[in-house]
Amino acid sequence: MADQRPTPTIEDYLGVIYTLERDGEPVIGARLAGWLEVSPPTVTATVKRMIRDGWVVMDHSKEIHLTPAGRKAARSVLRRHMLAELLLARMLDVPWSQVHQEADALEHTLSPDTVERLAAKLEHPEACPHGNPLPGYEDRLAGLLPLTKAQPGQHLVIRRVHESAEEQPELMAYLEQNGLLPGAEITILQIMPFNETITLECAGETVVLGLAPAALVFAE
Amino acid sequence: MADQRPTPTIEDYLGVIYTLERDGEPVIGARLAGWLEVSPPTVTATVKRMIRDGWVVMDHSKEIHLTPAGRKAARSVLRRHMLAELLLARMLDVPWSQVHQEADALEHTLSPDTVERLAAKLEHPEACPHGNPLPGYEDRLAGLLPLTKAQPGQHLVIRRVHESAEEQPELMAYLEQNGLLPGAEITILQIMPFNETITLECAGETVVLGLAPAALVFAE
DNA sequence: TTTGACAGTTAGCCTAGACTATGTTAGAAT
DNA sequence: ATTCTAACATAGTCTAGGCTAACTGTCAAA
Repeated sequence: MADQRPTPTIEDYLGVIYTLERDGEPVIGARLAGWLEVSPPTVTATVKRMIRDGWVVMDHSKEIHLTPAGRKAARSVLRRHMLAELLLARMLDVPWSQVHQEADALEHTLSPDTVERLAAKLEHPEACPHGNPLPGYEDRLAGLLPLTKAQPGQHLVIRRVHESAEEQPELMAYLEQNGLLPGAEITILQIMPFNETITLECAGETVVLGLAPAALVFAE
Repeated sequence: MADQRPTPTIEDYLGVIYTLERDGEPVIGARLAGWLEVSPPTVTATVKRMIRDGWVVMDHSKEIHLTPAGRKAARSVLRRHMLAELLLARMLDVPWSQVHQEADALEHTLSPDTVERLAAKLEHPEACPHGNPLPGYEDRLAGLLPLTKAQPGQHLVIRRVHESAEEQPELMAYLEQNGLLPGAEITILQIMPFNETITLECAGETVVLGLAPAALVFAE
């Protein structure tokens, strides 16, 4: 079955598995249940089908790993997702903070032919509107550090907002409203670990970020 | 349930029902089975769900009719389909003959917000790339006649290729190759009812069309 | 009037993808 | 050593959307 296109559900699972793996996080059923917002038994059943169809394997300690076919399919769906985001953002002016949700549906309905036309129209981009690299351009992540690792006084340029922030519409709207988008120039004003906040300056405005969200914003 | 968005399958059924009804053809299960390429029992079961959910009603003679909610949903999906076609054709340069197939998947995944942005970007079009009117612009069909009703010697402009031709990729490719697209100027050369063909001239080339396909091409 | 074609339904079966409720199991903390 | 927790599995149920095989009903033509 791994020679066919996976169903939309399986594509969703593959996408999450791929990004968890990329970030070095353990890929276990419980994480998938959390990210995909389904119950654990549903994950058990679906992963069973994925193993049957050759997308993933499960090791002795119940960790899930992509097969070559699974990795290929995952990269394909991630690429489609990001190209759909760029289509929405650049061609249809969908607000930066909403682009991710919209693309979640679109990613499953783009044909290979259309995807290539889209990539060409967009002049073969290397990153999505949030700065996350398209599959194959992961080296763009080198040299970026999360704001939680920054020092007060540092002058930085925002390059990336992590996928897991994209899932939080309110956070995304807050970032957009305060201009904290890729390309924005910022200055770190104050880091208060005891208070779990980071204060920074962006386009003349002072913005306060909690530590957890700040860990999802990368700059150089 | 008719206050919710229908499933993709139900949207497909609604779209077919709407166009059959628009063309004055009897809307019965057997037709749906044919157009949707599913078995008759599947149609029976699906239409039952559609009745349950308030999209359609069935009269004494087993004819299917849209409810107000069903008509609204059908117009919505048809509009999304045509706007998706225009997106593909105008923004991504997908070939005219392939645009319909691609849009079949896309139509289900466009959010209301994105649809409106798209319509605005396209400057509120009134017809799809094949000349079929968006819901609300059906009056554009007045004054058009199928090539089968034309007279030899007539000079005409093609305005519309019917939806049912769009389902036949080979026919579409043939039309595209011979320049028989909306806007094309043609001259009817010969009509041979006994041979079931129409011969016409388009851009200096002579083209022969069968009667059945010719009935799907409208001109004025 | 009977036959044949078309339409429709029923019965029975399947898969994907979801759920709840109820175990089980392994490791960490007490 | 026991207990608590996180993770996972099993059993049972549901819906949507498909299928085939077989039966029924209607109508028109022979």
